[in-house]
Amino acid sequence: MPLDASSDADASSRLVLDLVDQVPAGRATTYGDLARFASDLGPARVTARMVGRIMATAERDVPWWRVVGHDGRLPPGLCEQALERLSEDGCPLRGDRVDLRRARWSP
DNA sequence: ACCTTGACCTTGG
DNA sequence: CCCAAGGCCAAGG
Repeated sequence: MPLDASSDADASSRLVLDLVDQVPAGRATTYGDLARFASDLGPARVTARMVGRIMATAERDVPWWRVVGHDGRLPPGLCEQALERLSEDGCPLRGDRVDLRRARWSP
């Protein structure tokens, strides 16, 4: 059967969401890190922007608040929610951002 | 098919 | 750390 690019994109999306599921409470990872890992492990190249879009349009529930910007910044519009969840997790914070030097986690 | 948008990143100042 | 510029790439208009 012919090569189907959409199934690759689909597989990559599932992979990204699976990786997010693996982030432990109290830790956090970045869009860029997930993109690199998903690119290495999966069938297609994944960029940081795609990781964000995949979670924004995700059907199933994932701990999205444990994925932050490269400098620990939280997603605009959801920072209140994220901050609350992160506090419950006991994630190290510095002001309104995650302290990645202590919290950074990779698969 | 072109243009704009977006839960982004790196580099340079 | 902040800002600006350039790069990235799928989706929607």
